[in-house]
Amino acid sequence: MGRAPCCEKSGLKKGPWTPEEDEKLVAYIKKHGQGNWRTLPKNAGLARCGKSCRLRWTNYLRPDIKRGRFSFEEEETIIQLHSILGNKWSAIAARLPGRTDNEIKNYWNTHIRKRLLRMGIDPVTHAPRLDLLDLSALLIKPPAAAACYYPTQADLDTLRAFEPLAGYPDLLRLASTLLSSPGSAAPAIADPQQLLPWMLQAQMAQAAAAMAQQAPQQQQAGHHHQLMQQQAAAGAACQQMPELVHANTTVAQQQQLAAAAQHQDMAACHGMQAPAGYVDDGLDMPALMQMVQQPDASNLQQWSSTVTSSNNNNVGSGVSTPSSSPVAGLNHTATTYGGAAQFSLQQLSELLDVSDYM
DNA sequence: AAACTTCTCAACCGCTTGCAT
DNA sequence: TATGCAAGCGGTTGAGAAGTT
Repeated sequence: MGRAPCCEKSGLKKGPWTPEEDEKLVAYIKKHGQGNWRTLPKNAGLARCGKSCRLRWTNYLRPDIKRGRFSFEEEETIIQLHSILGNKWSAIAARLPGRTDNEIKNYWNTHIRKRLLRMGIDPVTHAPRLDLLDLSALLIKPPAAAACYYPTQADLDTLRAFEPLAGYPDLLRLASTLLSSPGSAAPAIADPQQLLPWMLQAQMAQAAAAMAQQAPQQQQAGHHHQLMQQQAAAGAACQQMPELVHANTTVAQQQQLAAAAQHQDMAACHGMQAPAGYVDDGLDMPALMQMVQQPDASNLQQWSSTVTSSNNNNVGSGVSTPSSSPVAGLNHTATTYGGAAQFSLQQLSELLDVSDYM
């Protein structure tokens, strides 16, 4: 059968448009409207394919197109929408009056993407990348900066503390997320033995703080997304590691906790208040800390296997693939909430492939 | 000033989607 | 339901501009 070509291959002009062609196209559309793009070029006296005319009109000649540099607000909006929608440029453009999908896509690829990478943020997942930023910043300084950079003792201590995570990229990512989250200062950890307790404490504290912040007002999309990821991560740790819940907690309470975590997550998706008592009733921080007072290799492995559990979802890690299916991405965000923070090892390895971004 | 590299963005290509028949 | 077509979408390309050596 074969698909019919969008236009005859012969006799049609390609390449940059001339002012005369622009004039003809604008004049025709002003008079007759857009109508049928296939017949438009012939009627307008243009030796172009209809597709080319449509593109020229929608991306350049349309009177409502905003020209000039993107404002800070527009840039913020793009980043936030991209964190939710992925590479759905037309959907993003629909929320930015006067901007075309092509323009936004170009701006993303030439400006925003590069800047996020420089900031150590993965432009696909919008998650911080400790593997690229913090560690490499300590170890691989660019030549220009190398001469004047001397890692402090604190830098080296912190680096040494993270060494046990080297074999657990998922935990490295979690640490990265925790480190780079607002209000989460880099730990003054000199002893690797303190690392796991710190991570758990930071994770739980952030989950609690995020819940407290779930005010009725709308959250900014990006921030919202980040909170959701943190909460999912914490919720997963609670649900998948029952031994981390206080020994006195009954099965019913644990179920309630799991349900509360689910509701909390869904509530976060809709900007609603969380059910009260989720943290206080379910978790006992001293007990949690007691459970991880011996952060040896088996402990790390256990926790690692928790976050790399069989489920393929990955919100908790901040490792999502919105570009593959933004709609699914949104649903996926909601559904993962009730479940767990799961990492796909394959995605992690892709994420850790620095060469993609160099 | 010339050569080279990097950046920008308009335009194209090919695939998907939605609608009419 | 199957098919064909138009429109829409996202990834990619390449020419020209701008910057650097």
